[in-house]
Amino acid sequence: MSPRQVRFYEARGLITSTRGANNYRDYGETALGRVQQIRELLDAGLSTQVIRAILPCLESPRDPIVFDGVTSETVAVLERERDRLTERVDVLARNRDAIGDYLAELQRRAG
Amino acid sequence: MSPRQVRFYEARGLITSTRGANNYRDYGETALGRVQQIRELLDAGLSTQVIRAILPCLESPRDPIVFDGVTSETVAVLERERDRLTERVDVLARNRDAIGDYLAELQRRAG
DNA sequence: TCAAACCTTGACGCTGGTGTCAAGGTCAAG
DNA sequence: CTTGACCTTGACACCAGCGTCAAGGTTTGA
Repeated sequence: MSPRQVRFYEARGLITSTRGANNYRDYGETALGRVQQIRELLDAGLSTQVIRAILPCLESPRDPIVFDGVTSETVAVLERERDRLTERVDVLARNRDAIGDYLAELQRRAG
Repeated sequence: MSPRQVRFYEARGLITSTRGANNYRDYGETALGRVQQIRELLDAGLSTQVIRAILPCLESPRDPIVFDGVTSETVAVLERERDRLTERVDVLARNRDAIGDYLAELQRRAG
């Protein structure tokens, strides 16, 4: 985890930090897991915009759930992203299965 | 489907074309579906490199299966990509479910 | 025949996510 | 106090996937 990445995520609003008198960044205890989760989602092909949108859903203890500023538009965005994720999952699973079938066919013929 | 995209895919070796005396490109009948499949995979977050690697598995009639030039390394690459796809599917499905849970919780509290 | 509408290649630019390097501030160890 | 190892911001460069625009060739239609 290069500092470059972390500062980039911070600039995109995915993580936050406090500053001491140093002007040094101080990342909270939860930041490490956050960054790992962000990396996972980026590797899975999501953009920082989408990750930013869905991050509130991914808090470890969802109690207390963020309730303020949840407009009907927020809900609509989340539903849209959830559906997009479902589409992605379907496409990827389907193509993964195609690879599996192909490999099985190869193995059958190589008998 | 802008010509720019299609030529880009061609440059990446995802599709092929023949040339007439014109020097105009001539895409076969199967090219349209190919491009749509490529778009689907790109939208799902795969790179052209990966798509190129797994394309042979995605031919509509997998009979006759491409058998020449299938080395053990080819098989290894495909198995690796299949596993990577499985990881992606898991990550995306898990996070999609988290969004679903969040939305359900919101709805429960909004009663 | 001549203009409009296609095609060709090539160059340039943009956005996203990162690496790297420069010029400075800060801190801990010797 | 000085040196080296950290931090800061900012600039520059890179690759991927794509839009766009320029300069030229080809085809079509009036």
